[in-house]
Amino acid sequence: MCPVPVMILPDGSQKSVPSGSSSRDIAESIGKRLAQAAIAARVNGIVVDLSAPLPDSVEPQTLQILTEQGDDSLEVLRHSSAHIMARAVVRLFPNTQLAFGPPIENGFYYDIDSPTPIREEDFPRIEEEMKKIIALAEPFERFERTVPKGRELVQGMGQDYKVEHIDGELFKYPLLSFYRQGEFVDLCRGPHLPHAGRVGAFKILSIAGAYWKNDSSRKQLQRLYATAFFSQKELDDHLKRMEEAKKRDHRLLGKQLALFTISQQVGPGLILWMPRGALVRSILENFIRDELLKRGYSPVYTPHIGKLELYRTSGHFPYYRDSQFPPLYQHPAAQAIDLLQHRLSAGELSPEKETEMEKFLEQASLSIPGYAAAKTQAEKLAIVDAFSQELLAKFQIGIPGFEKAEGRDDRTKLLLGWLENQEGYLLKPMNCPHHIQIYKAERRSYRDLPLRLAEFGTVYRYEQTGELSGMTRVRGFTQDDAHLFITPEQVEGELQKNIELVLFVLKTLGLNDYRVRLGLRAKGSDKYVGSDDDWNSAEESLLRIVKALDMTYSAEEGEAAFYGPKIDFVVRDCIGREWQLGTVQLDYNLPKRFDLEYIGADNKAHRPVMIHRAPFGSMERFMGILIEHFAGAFPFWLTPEQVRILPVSEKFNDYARSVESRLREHGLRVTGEYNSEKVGAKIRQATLDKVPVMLVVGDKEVQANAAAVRHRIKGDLGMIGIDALIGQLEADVRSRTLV
RNA sequence: GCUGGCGUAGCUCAAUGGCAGAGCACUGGUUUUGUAAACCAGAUGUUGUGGGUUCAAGUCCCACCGCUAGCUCCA
Repeated sequence: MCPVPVMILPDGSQKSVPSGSSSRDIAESIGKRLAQAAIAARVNGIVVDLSAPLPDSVEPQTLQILTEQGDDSLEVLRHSSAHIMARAVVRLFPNTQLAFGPPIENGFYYDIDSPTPIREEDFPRIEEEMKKIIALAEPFERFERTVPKGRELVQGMGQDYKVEHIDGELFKYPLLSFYRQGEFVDLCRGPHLPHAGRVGAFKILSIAGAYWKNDSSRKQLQRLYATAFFSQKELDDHLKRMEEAKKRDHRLLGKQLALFTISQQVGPGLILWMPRGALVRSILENFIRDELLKRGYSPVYTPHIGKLELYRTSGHFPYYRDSQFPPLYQHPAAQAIDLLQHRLSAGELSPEKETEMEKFLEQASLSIPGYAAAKTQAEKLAIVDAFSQELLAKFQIGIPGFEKAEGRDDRTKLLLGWLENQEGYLLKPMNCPHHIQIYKAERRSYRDLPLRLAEFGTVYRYEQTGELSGMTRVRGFTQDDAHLFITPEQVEGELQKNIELVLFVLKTLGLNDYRVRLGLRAKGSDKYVGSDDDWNSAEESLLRIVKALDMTYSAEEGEAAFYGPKIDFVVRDCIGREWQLGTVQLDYNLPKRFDLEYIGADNKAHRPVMIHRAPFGSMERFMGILIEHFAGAFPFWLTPEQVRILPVSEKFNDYARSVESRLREHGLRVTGEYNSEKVGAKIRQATLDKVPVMLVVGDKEVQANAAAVRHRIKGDLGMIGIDALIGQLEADVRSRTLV
């Protein structure tokens, strides 16, 4: 007997169909309406084309017909829409090369390399072309080819990126699949819609650059972003939601509510906290400071700069030097010599690194005569070598032994020796080296550990211009930082306590929409320091903890810091971008680099382990996310202005002022509105300023020594005596209520 | 850093290559007000910066600065 597909449907019923039948056949046998509504099918858990033949098997298999409801269908729709968009682009822009065109969270994109670049003005005519394609409702037809035949096909179509993709990746598979839609054929895994007519509504949203294979040394393509839905209404709703979300943008609200500003004069990526924003920050800082004291932390203070030598030891300089502000040297020639020495010590460079170096020299406004024109690496090194000697002579810098040095390598070492003796400082990119010096200031015993040093430490990093974004990506920021110096046995316990602290912070602020990322090392990569044993036990510890705390997490390889695995708490901003807030990291690297030790119970020296952690991450980024989370309307305990008093007329100003000072005496943040506007206007202004509690006072209130309370959201709450009101408000602050 | 878009009053935005404007905010006055906008008047500009084309530039061209979406990066 021939095996025939036996399918179990979601309702538990079974269907046997002739070999070679498709999901569509089953849908049709169930009902005409289902067959019409069908988008794709899920066979044995995998989404496939409706027309795909069902696998032969005597064993029962599962089948679900997918209709317009559900994310899987939406993904199929968007994938097909990407094909339709590419087809339209190829029609309008001849000789266009196609790269990848996948569905993404809220839509899809297609990476395109067109001889005539696509511009925003072109969107309408691309959309028109797409509409024509959709109106024809041609089917998506799947066919398969062997690798050589498939390669021949895409090569014949002049699709070089597809050829490269086959050669680099797809050759591992026995067959390549293609989809044909009218004249358009694309290499593609599928699955797809039955036909283009199923696309109900779509919109091209934006265009941006994106590197081929996500590699910044490869060609930059144009990425065309769009979205699609089964109905116009869903698309309209989606676009409206996007518009609404943009109103929460912290850059907008920060300006409107006078929380922070960025001045071109001060510099990009440098946040100026205005009084209202600074007030919120100070409340957050007090909140976390109190928690840290309860949890056995020791506050410390350290300076904003440190000697270069410190950061040479920690490895941050010169490793991260192009994402740091330039070093500050006393000697006028030292910065140039520093760059030359840096180049010399790098030796032979790969072409990418060489390009990077040229850009770096350019950025530093140091043009070395002949460098750019030199052809070979050896020539370049010789030019730098000669130039550094010339520079030393011109500045009359005498380095003992330099004249007699045998060759370039010796001179490079002597230059470094000279630099190391120069007075040079770095704006600190991290707080840990400073905290480590505090650890080292005393002889440590195992009895002292864990030593938990905490500081709101401001650090400076020279982020790329294209990365800067409001408060979320900046060049100067303050971490609610702490470094824990612990014994290896204490690792797990301290990690757990720190994760609990982060969870407590997030919960207190009502930030429930985050994901937990467990950053592990990438297998087989050499960019990590420390022994395999350390890594294994560290990764296992972190895994045990997230499981013990019953957290939903995603373990991601390659997301570890170079010195240890970490747990990050990641949230989204109003336009869907992810940002890392809190982080807990294990570090075996710095204790070694700085040769840290403690005396154990055995009276022998042991190496401590460090935990680097910041529950907020950076005050700037946290504030930005918090503004968006609350849409600028901070909860009562956190808001910069808790209460505004609104006298009905100027006749009641004196009483209003007396209420104001009584509330202020109780530590409430209160102001009064004493202009001659009508009370309606005062209420409107206070509401727009997102003041949670308004107190309207007039004749009745004066008589009763009371105030009429109006809540920003709940509206008029009626009259209440001043004493009772103060009691209630104080209770709200104590409980950190979120409403 | 790369690709695209943008830059006009404190804010939001107008202005065919032809006199730089409106609303809000601000200042002064009138009004003395009861739960989301009282009225009148006034002041407000190196149109991001620098150069160029033109009889004439906010507008066109070039460079730079900054903002912005995405990509790359993120100790």
